[in-house]
Amino acid sequence: MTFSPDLGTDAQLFGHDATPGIVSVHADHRGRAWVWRRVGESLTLERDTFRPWLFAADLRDLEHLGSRLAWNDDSAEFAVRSLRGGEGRLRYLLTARDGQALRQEVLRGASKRSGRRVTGLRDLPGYHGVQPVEGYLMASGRTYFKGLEFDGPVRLQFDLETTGLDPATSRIFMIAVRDNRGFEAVLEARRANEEAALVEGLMRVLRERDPDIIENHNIHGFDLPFLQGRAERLGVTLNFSRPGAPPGLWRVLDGGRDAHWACAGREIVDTIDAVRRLNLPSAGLKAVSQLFGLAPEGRVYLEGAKIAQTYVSQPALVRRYALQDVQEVEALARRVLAPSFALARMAPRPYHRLPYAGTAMGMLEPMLVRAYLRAAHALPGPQPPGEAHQGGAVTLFAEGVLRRVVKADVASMYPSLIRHGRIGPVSDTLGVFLHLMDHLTRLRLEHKAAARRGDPGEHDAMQNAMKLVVNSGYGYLGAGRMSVFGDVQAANRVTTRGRETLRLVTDGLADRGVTLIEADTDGVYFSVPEGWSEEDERRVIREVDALLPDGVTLEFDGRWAAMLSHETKNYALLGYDGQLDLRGAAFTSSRGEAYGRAFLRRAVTCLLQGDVPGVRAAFEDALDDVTRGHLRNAEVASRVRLTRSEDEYRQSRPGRQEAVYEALFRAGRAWQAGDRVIVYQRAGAGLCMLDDPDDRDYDARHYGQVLLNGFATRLRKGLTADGYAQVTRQRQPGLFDTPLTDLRTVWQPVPARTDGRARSGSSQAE
DNA sequence: TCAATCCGGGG
DNA sequence: GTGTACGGATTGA
Repeated sequence: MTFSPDLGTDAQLFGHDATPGIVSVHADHRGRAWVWRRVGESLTLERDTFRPWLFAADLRDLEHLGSRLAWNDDSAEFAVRSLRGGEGRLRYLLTARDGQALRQEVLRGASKRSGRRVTGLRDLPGYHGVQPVEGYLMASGRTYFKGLEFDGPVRLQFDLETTGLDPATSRIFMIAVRDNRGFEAVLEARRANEEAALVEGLMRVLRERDPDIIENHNIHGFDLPFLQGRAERLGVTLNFSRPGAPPGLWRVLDGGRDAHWACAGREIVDTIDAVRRLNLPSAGLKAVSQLFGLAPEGRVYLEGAKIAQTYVSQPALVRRYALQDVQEVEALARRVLAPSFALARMAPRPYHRLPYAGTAMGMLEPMLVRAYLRAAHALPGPQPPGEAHQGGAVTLFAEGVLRRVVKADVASMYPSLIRHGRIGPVSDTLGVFLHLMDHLTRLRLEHKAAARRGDPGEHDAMQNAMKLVVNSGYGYLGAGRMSVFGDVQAANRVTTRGRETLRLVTDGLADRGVTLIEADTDGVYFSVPEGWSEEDERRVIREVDALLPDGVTLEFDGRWAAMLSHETKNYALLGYDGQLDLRGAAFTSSRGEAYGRAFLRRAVTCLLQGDVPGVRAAFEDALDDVTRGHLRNAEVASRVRLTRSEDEYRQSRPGRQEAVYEALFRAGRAWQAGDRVIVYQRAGAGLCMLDDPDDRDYDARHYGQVLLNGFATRLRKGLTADGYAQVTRQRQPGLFDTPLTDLRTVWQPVPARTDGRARSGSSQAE
């Protein structure tokens, strides 16, 4: 097959209908579709119809319909057509004037056949259907946003300021709103009896500004549930929908996941869904904005719990804060939602579902099903229970302190192995999966090149979006019975080749005289001999790359002065610039007390610099500080999240007492489930609430032990047993101790396991 | 070791 | 009243 080099015309990728400007679609089971399109500043609503459809393995559940089920008649009440394909597959396409009626007839038939009440298609193997909007988009071949750039649609951001987090006990006193056409406003309710008018005010702004897209950070998790909770109490009916379609704002339960909110004609998207994909240390708005440099000049920061009281004394400050929130959300959305926006041009799904949909089930599978529907081809049947899925290999070769550390990794390993090994689902007889993998990769490279040249258009978002989908290919194969085309055997062929590739890499590197440290799925850390230059490091990587199969590339990924290898996926790196990077729970656990984390950073830095007396000094200072009571309580305290409410704990208390809740009782503090409290061990009093962070009445013995057993042990692998004992001893040096200046850091090889099993992990290649 | 569960984040 | 599915860390058996 050959492809035209122009971007965006492949029907399997973009759908077979090029209608431009679609900004929102609403559809129902009766085959009615509302399609909002934007051309420049003018918006049109088109009413369309479609035949709701359902793939089926056989027709036995519809026998009771008799002649009401017509063959090949797309105007009949119920119709069926036979699909190309074969035995054991979903070889019939059922369609109906009313998709809901069709489902009910199937359920009626299935209930009669099985003798039990079947209430959902989910309990029934042998069918595949989707929700109305997806059904419309797949059947029509349309997608969102063709010919539109990110600011083509009207994007509006709003943010609530409330007196607390619970709508049962708190209220809304301010709403900041802005849009990308120059509108900005702060709505306020100075008194409680103005809150209903405030909510109405927000809906008036929505009507007047008429946005296509509504954005905020955690809008599904906070703003909309809170707004709904208040509206119910105030007797206000929420309507976010556009005129001409069903009114309202509704909660959508997606499987076991958190609820999301939707309306007709506007896309409600949450920046937090996109941010969570990025695996940043915090997904909070302020933290992420600072990280990305999006925070506006003169940003006001207010602690959540103090916003309402600040509003009383400094309303102007809170107004500024709230406006900066929506400005920040706008900038964040532009950055993190661009890939979803680009994907919406390809996948037959509404934009608002893409930021929280998984890339495999949420994007790849709909594209596959659309292609089969278009080709009138049968879908694969239910998967037989397959073999267990095997993950990538993780091997620790050496532990301790190693110098001159280099990381090499196989570029996009799993996608490369899939494409070059032609590994696709055996059930995908049309070859759509590999076509999508190939074509997405090719287009991605073109967009990447265009982005680098600075061509006009959102090429970077496009290449990012394509990367997401390509990288989900492996996960999709391994998704097993959940996915229509899942093929665990194929996924295992990918990981088997991955392990072989990693083995080629580690053997090739070891043959060239380096010391292997840790290999994980698609990358290797190793240490090079003294005297090697960076060019030598890159040369061995090139040499080993030449040993790999065509299309699989080993790349240089970084170099560091030293590494403390502690356990698989737990290590510390010291950069040539002196920067310390700690990885893995052993070093970064969030519960870790501040004094211990500070000690660990200082001690590990010294250790990696080969400065053992410095390690000792760090330990001595930390132990001294903690045992002599020099630290403030805040430095030894840790944050605990309360999972149970006061009532729940009172009930379970006779069975098992828990220190945190007992401390709350003693302190006479009320709490709710989900609250976070800061606690510490007080001398002679056990676990207590941290009342005064600056006080110094903590249990010094306890925290001395934590320093030794909880933190210092992370240094153990980098020292001899004798050296570790001396660095962490609690007495003065003895007569027979080796002088500290003579102590060296050490490393040792980790013996290969002889039980034939790799130290396995299941991390996925990028 | 593996599966079930929790959690994020919002004022 | 819908054929839908986050990802990582932690905990429990």
